[in-house]
Amino acid sequence: MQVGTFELLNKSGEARRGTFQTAHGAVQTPVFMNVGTAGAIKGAVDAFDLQEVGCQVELSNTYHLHVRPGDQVVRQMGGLHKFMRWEGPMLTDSGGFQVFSLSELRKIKEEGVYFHSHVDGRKIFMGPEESMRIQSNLGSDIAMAFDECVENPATYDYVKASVDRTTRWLHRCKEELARLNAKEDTVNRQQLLFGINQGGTYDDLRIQHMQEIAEMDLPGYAIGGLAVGESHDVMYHILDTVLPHAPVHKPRYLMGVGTPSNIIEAVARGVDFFDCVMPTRNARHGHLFTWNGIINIQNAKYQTDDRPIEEGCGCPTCRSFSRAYLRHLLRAGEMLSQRLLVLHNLWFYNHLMERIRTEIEQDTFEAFRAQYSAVLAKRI
RNA sequence: GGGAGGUUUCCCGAGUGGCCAAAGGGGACAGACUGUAAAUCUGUUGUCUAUGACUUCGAUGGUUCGAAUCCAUCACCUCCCA
Repeated sequence: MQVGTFELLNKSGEARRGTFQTAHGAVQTPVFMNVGTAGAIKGAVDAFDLQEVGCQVELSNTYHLHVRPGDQVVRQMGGLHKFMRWEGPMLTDSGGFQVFSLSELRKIKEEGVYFHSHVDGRKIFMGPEESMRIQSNLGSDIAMAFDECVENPATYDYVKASVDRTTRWLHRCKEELARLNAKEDTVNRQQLLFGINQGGTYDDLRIQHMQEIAEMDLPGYAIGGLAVGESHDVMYHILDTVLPHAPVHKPRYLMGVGTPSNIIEAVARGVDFFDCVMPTRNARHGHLFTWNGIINIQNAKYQTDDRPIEEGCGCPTCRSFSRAYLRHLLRAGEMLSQRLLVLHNLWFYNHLMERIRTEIEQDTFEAFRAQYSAVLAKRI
């Protein structure tokens, strides 16, 4: 199947089961992409571990890898796949989120964004062309458009001006990537570009923007600027509003989301791709996902609990280690705790997605959603 | 035997007359975290019949309107000289 093709296999309500083809293999959707921002999953987890916990797509970041070690270095080392030894599909985020998260350290202009490096303070310019060149040097399978992720709430006028600029930037991204993919010495000449829908919490801006970018016939479309300050209800409302205007035969990626419950709710609305730092970051902080809800392994009640994090879980951690031991490791500040806890959470997320795919195939997704959406968000 | 310094709330440690239930760490107990500036950040941490009261700064006694802080005696610890 041709790279960039999205095949819709089944539907269960609005939930979609599909396959997306990349230069490094097919992705079964809905999918959760495992976040390894700087070319490594935080918590001492490597690419081989990712395979073991069921990861399909690895996600890294343009800004971080540009700052360190430098995208030219990665290119010289044969691209990010080879560099980090991940052979599967890979997506790179464009640096657009850093326009939001490093708001203290940047200035936005029409040509692009001026950052002060969070590492050494030096000035960095990144515009659509720079972002595409960096992502091309990294050689990921999916490059994200360079956008401005606007925080919520923001004024209508600000969001409108920002979205218009993001659209102009998207045209520049598309042109630049086409130029780069045409070059013979490009690391991954089949790199695909996903556009990103913005518009804050304003229905008309969201719809108008989605319609504009849908016309560009890109291989995939992301919804950005959500889970950045608004309530879940508002986020779901935006999905309900925007997704009917997204192309049916292209994958939809909800950027940076979210909790297991958020994912189930978004799948129910027709989202295919997800990513989030939550399973990794929260694992490092002792916050673990199970099919019965969320546990905090630091709690005193686990001091002598000989059970695994979750009975019956097949992850490398649950196969061998008790809650009591994991609690001890975390509280003692042992690095091993991070690794073991992250492996569990990533396994959970990846297997949650596998379960979702099965439920859609069997057209039982609604019952699954009814049973688990709330349970998974519960703290136990 | 002589001299000097010390003993503070779970631990370390600040505090030398009222603004002290007592800084700051640590530990403990909880919480937050959504395209990762996050092995980070936040709250609580003497007791209670709880916008107040009571007990607590080695022990006992004293000075003072008022003492963790000043005085006396005792106990224990550390260092120096014999």
